Amino acid sequence: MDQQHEDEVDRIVAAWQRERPDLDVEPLTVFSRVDRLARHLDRARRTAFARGHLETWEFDVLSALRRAGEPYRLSPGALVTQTLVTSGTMTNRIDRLEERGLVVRRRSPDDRRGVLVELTPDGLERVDAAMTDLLAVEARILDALEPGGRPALAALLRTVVGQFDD
Amino acid sequence: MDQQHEDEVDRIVAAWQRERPDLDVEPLTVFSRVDRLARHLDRARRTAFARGHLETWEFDVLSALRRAGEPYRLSPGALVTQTLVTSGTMTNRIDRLEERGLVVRRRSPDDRRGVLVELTPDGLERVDAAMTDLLAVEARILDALEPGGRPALAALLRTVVGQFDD
DNA sequence: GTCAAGAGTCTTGACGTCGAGACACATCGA
DNA sequence: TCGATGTGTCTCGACGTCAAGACTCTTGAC
Repeated sequence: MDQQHEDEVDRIVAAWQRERPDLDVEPLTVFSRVDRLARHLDRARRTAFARGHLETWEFDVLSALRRAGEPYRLSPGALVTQTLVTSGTMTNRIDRLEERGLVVRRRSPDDRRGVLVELTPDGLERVDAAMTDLLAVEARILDALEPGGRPALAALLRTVVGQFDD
Repeated sequence: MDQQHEDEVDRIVAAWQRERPDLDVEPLTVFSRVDRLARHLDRARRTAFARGHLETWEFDVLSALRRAGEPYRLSPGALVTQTLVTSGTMTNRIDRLEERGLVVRRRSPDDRRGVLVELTPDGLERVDAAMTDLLAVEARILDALEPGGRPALAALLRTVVGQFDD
């Protein structure tokens, strides 16, 4: 592992090491970076989506519908579990997406309590364009890795994330 | 890289692959996991801190003060840059931390516009306990990695995060 | 059939964050 | 000394999320 340049996390970890020499602070070298990376990604996404006039939360919902495949329909409950927000939040999101004409609510044919949320043609077009832009941005970020770095990183992350699947 | 078990991200990526065969969706294998990991970490932290009756945002601020070293004093502006929130948010946070007796505001001696936020003994005790708990939780999560996995993961993340330091 | 328990969706109020701008003071050049 | 510009902190209104609970309909046992 080359030493390139001291980054912000290195400084934070060094500070903790100095202040709490009784602790093993190595986990911070991983998790602080995960945190910061997630934050930066948020920003990158926001700017990527802004070109197509989409908000991050809109993409969250639309992309779940998009990757479900034709006819691009899911229940609010399914959207809740896929996007990891609460039901109240999802109701609010669907309301706003419906106002903007990106989805429509349909009554479920076989459960009268149920509702199905469906992508409109405009919603489909927007989410496809956003995904194209997003992948372009993300690919450029990963270009900093050496060959083999991408799958290695994915595999390591997968192992760690797997710890939470209980 | 062993194939262990298909995880949620694998399913998401496979779905995109099927729906958009024109795109290279490999970046998702990294960034989707970063996202999910960050979310899970949030939860893990919240429960770890709950034992010491601290909120995540409180720890954010208190830990910046703690690792600054004695006398555990920073300006609101410094706290803003370290915690990556806006100034309005920081004012609000300091207000609440002051009410709870975990920090105090002092006038800066050499800049009459300025303020210095200082950890109280109670704040110091709480943040130290929280850090101890947090590292225990994080270390256990990383135990899933093989030897050498931790530094490898940290190095890869560092390269990627470095892309944003502009 | 009927009733209890469960499932799916939506409503409500509280809360934390953001972004823009206000205000006080500092700094620097003329 | 004076004004212009920069810096540090705080105020305010809008917004999105959450948690808890209300409501409607379904399911299964009796």
